[in-house]
Amino acid sequence: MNERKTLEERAQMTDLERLRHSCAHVMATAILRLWPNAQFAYGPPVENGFYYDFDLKEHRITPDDFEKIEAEMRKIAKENQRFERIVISREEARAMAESGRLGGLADRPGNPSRFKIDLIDKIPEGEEISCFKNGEFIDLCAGPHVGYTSKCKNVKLMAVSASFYMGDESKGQLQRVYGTAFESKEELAQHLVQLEEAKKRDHRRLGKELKLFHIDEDVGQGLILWTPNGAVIRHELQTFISEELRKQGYNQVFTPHIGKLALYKTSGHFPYYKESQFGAIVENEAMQACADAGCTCAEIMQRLDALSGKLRQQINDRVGSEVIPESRVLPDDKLLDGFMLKPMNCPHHIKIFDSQPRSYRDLPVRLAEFGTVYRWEQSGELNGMTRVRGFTQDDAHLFCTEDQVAAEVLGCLSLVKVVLNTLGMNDYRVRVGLRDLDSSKFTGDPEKWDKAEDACRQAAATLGVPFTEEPGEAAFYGPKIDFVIKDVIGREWQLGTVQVDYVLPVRFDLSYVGPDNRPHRPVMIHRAPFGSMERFCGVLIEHFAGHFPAWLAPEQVRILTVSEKSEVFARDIAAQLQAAGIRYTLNADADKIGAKIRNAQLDKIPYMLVLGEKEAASGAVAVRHSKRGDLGVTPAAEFIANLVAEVKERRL
RNA sequence: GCCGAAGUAGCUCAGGGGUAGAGCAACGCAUUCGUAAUGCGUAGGUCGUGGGUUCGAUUCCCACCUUCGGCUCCA
Repeated sequence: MNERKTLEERAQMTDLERLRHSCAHVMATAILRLWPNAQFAYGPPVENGFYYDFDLKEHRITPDDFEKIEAEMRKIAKENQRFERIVISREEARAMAESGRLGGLADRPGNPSRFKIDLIDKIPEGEEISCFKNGEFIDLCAGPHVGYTSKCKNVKLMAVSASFYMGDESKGQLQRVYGTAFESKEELAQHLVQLEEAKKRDHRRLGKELKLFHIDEDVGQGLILWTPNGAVIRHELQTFISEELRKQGYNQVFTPHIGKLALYKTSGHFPYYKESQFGAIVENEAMQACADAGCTCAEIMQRLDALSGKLRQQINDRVGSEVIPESRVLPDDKLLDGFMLKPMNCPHHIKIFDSQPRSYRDLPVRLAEFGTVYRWEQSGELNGMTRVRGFTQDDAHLFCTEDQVAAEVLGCLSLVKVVLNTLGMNDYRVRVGLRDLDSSKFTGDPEKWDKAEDACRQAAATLGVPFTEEPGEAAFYGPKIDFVIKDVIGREWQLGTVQVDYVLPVRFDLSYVGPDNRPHRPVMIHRAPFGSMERFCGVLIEHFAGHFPAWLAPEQVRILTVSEKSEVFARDIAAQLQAAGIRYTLNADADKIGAKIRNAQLDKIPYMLVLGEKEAASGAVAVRHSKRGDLGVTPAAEFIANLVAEVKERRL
């Protein structure tokens, strides 16, 4: 990520990026005034601000230092230094860097600007080398910058963290200070308010407050426990998605959470993705036999990784090349088979497809499952519901003829569109991952690729949402379409993907009988349009900020009695809601009505029924909506009928 | 996995070498109230876990676990 941007890319910097880039220089100037030995490395603008990486041994920056640094930055802004572009020769640049002058305030003998030296060496021969000077600070920099430092006054430092030079751990660890900056004070203030908003919407916080899910250390990190409230939401979503799947001719299946290692050797997932899978599960007897034979741990691992000569031969024959080297083969009596927690559902679904002969008349076969998979994500990556180690994909695998690919991809996309529309998530984009023509990473017949890529491209175009084509982003076995959702705060989340696959049908030797009465190879489409229920719910929680529409809300109605005098009536209304299948609770506590309303509001219950003596007398309910406020008095039957319709239609 | 920060009551947080404190929540009593907080009272903690230093550790030191922010990664 720390690659030098090309000059062209730099020229495309927006005004805001240019400002933030200049702010990075101002921050470096300020930090150098405070700690003259700092060695600056790389300081670009980023999505929400900027950062600068630097090495500083004698002091570890903490948020307590921000005030001091910001004060110095404000001073520099006041000094209104001009940003001056200076073109120098490679030799001059090196000399300046050697003396510690680049990325420094003055010559620093014995303190050469080592990162800058490296950066100079990385600049291609013949390319112009430029510096930018503001006041006493000179930095190696291609620019561009704003004219004067006075522009850089609406700045705030946000965070400090560790980073590596060029992302390379071996180069030693640097300190990184993040900041943000805007043209105006108002925009900065607004950004900070937005960040506060984002914090309030954080699904981890709301998940706790609204009791939607729980992660327990004793169960394991990255493993979601869906508590009753969250389970209601997930169940409603799954019901909804299932209904849409039925409309589109999918068949639902169920498969177990584990499968034999050999299955994943056939698919090619094991041991290729071993790093991100849970370890093998081996039967006690087999383990004991290994122990009796005096196997070391390494030998056991080797026996697990290996496969039989027969399987190797089969797969190599099917693929038509030496995808599995001789070195992975062990004699059958040395092989150790075990089970794996499934990291994906496709092999199981493939086996269902392959469990009976298929005719072209049967195609496409669409097998859907809310399939739970397990992946060994790195511990530092885990995050609430959005990055976990066990999750349930809204998965399906479509087996079709080559001619059907385009229509099937289109079908997948229209499903996504229906669901996202229903949830009011209209701000999303589509990324079409194509192969990189220059790369050997992508296997298979170029003609098929062209056809599939074309199908994806055309399908994406019909969605009526922005899409980008990204060469090199395809899976190695086929092109794919990814959905990137933007939430209300503007953050992007990658959810599902649709992938066309020509490889697995080969590895599993899948076939169907064509009209010519001969076997043909089907094409597979993998699709998990929402990625996982976990991530999708996490995004959904933030999308709605916890204010779920009635059809999804764990508690749809809360009945609030004004006093004991209306309790009998309240119980009657409760019975009616129960009969109508509404999820409700009754709050007949001794609290005052204001307190009950406040609590229901905090619990983000969509509908509150305020029931006092007046309502009891007329058989009506006073309705309050958590977002729309007091809706006035309605006959109870009418309220219930409306709510039932609202839920049934999944209104927002 | 790497770097940094943090972990004290259900939640949000204060404190600090002499075995803990607030607000909210919970529970009890009183109050029966009309659209975002009624009052009083009670209970609740091996101060993340395990070691070490010490007469004594929640506080200091070490290791580990978990969380957060980044980095790297994401079939």
